[in-house]
Amino acid sequence: MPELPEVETIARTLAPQITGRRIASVELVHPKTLQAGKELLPVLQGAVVQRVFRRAKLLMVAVALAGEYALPPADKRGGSAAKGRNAAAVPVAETAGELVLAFHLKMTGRFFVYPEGTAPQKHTRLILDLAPAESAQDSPLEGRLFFDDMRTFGYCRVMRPGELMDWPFWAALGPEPLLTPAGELARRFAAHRAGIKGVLLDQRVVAGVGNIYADESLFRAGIAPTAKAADISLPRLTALASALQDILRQSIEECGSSIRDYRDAHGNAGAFQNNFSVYGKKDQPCPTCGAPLKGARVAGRGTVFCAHCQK
DNA sequence: GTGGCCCTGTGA
DNA sequence: TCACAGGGCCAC
Repeated sequence: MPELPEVETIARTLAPQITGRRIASVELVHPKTLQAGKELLPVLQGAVVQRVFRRAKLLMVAVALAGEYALPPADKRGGSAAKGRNAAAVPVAETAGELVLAFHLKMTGRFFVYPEGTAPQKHTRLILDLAPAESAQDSPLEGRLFFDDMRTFGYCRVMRPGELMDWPFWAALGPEPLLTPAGELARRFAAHRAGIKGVLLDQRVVAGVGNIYADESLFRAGIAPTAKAADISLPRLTALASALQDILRQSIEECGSSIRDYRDAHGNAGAFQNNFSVYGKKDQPCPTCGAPLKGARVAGRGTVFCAHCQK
């Protein structure tokens, strides 16, 4: 559920709470949550959070390792084959003393900083204990960053920068929609024969779009979700890309959309759900023509659209 | 291309 | 009790 605007909001609200702080210890409550990098957990202790940022729907935390720790040797294929692929969008330095944590929140992932000593809750999957960066190793803890995830679809990967570049999902990610001209996005859409909704959801075509913003941008552009991307004119695809950008920007301004579970790292809900035209509004009147909105399954996702306004 | 899978909580 | 929510991956 957290898509680009929601993860962006989480990154912005989490960054001031953890940047510059030291990771005193790591508690992996739910082993399956750690998808990669188990062997790196010991060296994570003592690392200092350098940056918190978003790429696609991933929440990224870059940390600098404490001086007295040496990185375990990387396996031999941990090279840099895919290096440079996303270099422009990836502010991750290739330094030996840095690690990156990549979190995918999927539908129900959340972050929250709790007071020192707070016990894991029912859905807590991973805990980072935080302390001031300057303090000695045994200084009192300041707080605990919880990664909670009811459905356990979310995950965390701990990686060296080179390993990040070699992670196939990362290496294949398409451009950030808000950093890419609409015309270029349109040309990328046009290169696919599949239905346009599936193309929008394909993270290799454009990164960060999920079900909500796919449906909303298709409605605003007047394009049917099942229309074959390659059959849609370039001006209409450009209008779709612009609509997507406008909606993403507006949603970020309103701190994302809160359906059920989503909260930012302060526990606050977003407000963009109040601006939905179609998502979650099956059978309700189309805001443009008043006809009942249709529900269908498109690209394996629940889809709502107006059969009259979207062609 | 589609459908199953992973998972749990909610609503009908 | 069961359909449904769904991102990414995998088999078909």
